[in-house]
Amino acid sequence: MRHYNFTEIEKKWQGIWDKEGTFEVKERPGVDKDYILIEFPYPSAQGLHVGHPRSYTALDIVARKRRREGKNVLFPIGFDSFGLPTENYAIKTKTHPKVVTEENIRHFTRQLKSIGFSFDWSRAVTTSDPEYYKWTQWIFLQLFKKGLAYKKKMDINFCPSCKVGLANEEVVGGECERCGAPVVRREKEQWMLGITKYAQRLIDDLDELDFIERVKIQQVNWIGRSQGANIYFPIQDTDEKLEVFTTRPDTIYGATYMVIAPEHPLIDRSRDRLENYEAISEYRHHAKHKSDFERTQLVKDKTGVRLEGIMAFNPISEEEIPIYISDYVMMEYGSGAIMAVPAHDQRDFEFAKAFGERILQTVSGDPVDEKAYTGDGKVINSPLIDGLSVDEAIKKMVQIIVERGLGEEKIQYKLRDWIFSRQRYWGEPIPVVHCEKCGVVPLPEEELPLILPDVESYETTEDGSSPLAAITDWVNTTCPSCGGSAKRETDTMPQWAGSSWYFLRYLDPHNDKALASDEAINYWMPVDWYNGGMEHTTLHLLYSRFWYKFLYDIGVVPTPEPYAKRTSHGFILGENGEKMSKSRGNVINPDEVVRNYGADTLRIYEMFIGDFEKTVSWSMNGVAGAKRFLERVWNLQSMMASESKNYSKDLELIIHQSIEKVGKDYEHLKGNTAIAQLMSLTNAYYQKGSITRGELEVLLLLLNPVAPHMSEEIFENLGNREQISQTKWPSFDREKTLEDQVELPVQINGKVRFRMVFPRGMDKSLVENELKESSDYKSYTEGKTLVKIIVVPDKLISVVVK
RNA sequence: GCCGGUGUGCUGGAAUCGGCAGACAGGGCGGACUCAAAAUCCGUUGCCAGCGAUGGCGUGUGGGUUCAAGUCCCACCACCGGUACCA
Repeated sequence: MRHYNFTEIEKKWQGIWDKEGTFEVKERPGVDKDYILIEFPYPSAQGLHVGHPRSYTALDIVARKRRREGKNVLFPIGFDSFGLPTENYAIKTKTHPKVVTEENIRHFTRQLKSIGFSFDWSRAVTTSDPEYYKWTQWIFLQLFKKGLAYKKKMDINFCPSCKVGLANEEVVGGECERCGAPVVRREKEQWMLGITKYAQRLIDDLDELDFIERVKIQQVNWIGRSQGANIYFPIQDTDEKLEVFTTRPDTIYGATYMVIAPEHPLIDRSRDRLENYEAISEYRHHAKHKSDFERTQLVKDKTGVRLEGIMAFNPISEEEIPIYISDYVMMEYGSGAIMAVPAHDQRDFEFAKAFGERILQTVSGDPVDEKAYTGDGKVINSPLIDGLSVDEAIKKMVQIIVERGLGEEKIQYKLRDWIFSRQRYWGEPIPVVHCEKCGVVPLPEEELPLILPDVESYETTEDGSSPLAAITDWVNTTCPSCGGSAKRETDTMPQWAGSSWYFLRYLDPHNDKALASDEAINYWMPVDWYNGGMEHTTLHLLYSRFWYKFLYDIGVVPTPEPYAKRTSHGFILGENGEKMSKSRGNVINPDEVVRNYGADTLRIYEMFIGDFEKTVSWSMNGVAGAKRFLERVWNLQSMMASESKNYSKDLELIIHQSIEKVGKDYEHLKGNTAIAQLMSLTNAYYQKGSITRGELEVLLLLLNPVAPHMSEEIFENLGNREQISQTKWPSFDREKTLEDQVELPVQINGKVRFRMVFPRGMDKSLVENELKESSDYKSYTEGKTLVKIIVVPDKLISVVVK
């Protein structure tokens, strides 16, 4: 027998799978489909991280197993290739992002293929390919037509030194990540997508889905639904009203002042009447230059300015109350104004203390001298609702407010609309033009894709616009509507755009008539199982559910939800327990592991490393252990002493148990315990010293999804014509997974004192009788009073004595 | 702060429903093979006491429920992730 030459074996089988198209699939009406999806990688210049193969292997195992169970399995791969890191890398190395991307994809493809995943490579998609982004642009146009894509003026992070708009993650401690200059907020017209219109459905439809609980919880909390009321507070001596949202209308008598966000439009509207406009503008100016970071550092120190010269009117207590601006009130949430109830809201309390405002308790409970009282109690100091509980008072007050025309019931979400434009080059151009006469005009669908033009430089222009703005002959165009002169939109889409629908393109990747054919969509959707990182829970996962629901509404897809099931994997850290990074010098390159130990070893180790959902540290010793296991399996070939297809009596139990456990564990992404079981089975074979062909083959059949190259090779060495990938997944006999005799521990007063052997399934009373006869029992209970005996069938016996 | 999660030998980690804690690995120690080493194979390995049989202790801490708790309940501590004054 030759030694285990993994390099040769792996190259051979990868060649066979490639040549034979082993894992390529078509729709097969009438055959059960299974769509298994992993998050496609971002092809970074660093290449594959050892974290990628962890989740890819786990789902590859499921795919390989389910194919052998007769399912028509789609397990695709692609590349999420637009995005900021590539653009920045391109700027640094002065290479076109397209070239960088192509190189990276080649690199990733080679790496992924070297690990032997059973992807259907014929369906690979690349989001930066015009054939692909044609349909990303098409979806945008549909959103635009339905009013879900709109323009809005808003503040962005801007680096005055680099003259570039920055993503939140590029702002570190209030400074620009690249040059260290302080970041400012700058107003910019941005494209927005109306995801908030879908907020309620995005919560409600989670009920039906098989998502791991913490994903559901995080999405629900992120969307952040709260129920309350909008109430209008008149401004004295004007027709103006200040709208506030509150979840606690019961406390309205305690609303002793109001606060509006620094950006609130009331300020400009009331300019003439404000006696301290200068102080107010200064505060506004200051707030504008504060980064998000600074705002969050000053949680305790409430700042603000009172609007001198105008007063609001509390429509229920009928008192005149002052108005302040303060940056603890956010323009993006609710109406950008609050009624402040210092007695029952901690932030309002802190502000009232700082500005000497009146604190009126309206719910009985702890006194409100030191802090706000937020608990339950009876309503006090509130003539219309005194004596009610908080819940009753909320209902009653809402009723009063509605009856008197002072406001309405309101449901408010934390979720904000999706800021969809980027002043960047490496993204999908937004397919609209700006016409002086017609306004914003969408491109006709026949003109898609709107190709991203080449530019000289990828740097943002002077005023912070996208590099596209500098290409005047591209920007200047004609209006599709009136034929007059018009300018193209120069913003591009965010990286999230392409990844919001890629799973649909896999179904029919070369279709130029539609994003995918109806036949393909109807056959394959929804995705049966989607695995990805927890970090994508509130952005990518939510965004793609939103797009899919939209496509459902316009009749493109047949189901309201894209993913039937969602699971999530943990990170892999370096050997020292820290995040892998070049600067820490703890990066493990999967290529080296494949070269030195083989792909099968890498796959085994990635699965054996620990609980799939948890964060784990890499260990080179662990890799060596995985290799040792595979060597032991390889060497079993010389231990095969019989051509019999049968299992010997003494191995029957562990073999049937292994078939049961390994299959179940693979399905639950518990590769670690599945492999532990296969190790135990291998150890049992070594104990025995010689095995039959049937025994060796069943191990290979079970091992195949994790170590496909080696298992196929040995299977072929045994003279089999067919490949394991064409065999049926083995079945087990339930009766044979159970032992005939069971050893029961006997606890006396909670401590295991001795053990007794009984036939499996023996009647409780017979067990009890036999127990009482035993000498061990007698010696432990002598001179004591028996209280009770508990027999848990085939598990244990518990005796209580006094 | 809030939300979510985690805490088990020297290390990574096992332990369907509340039923023998430590499976399976790594590392250590001992042995076989070898001139020797590596590799391989076999044995051993939670901690404390004891030559031993054995006994005691033991799943972050403190309490509780139970015949029985890593698992359930209450209070707390530490760490990790998400989020940022959400009215």
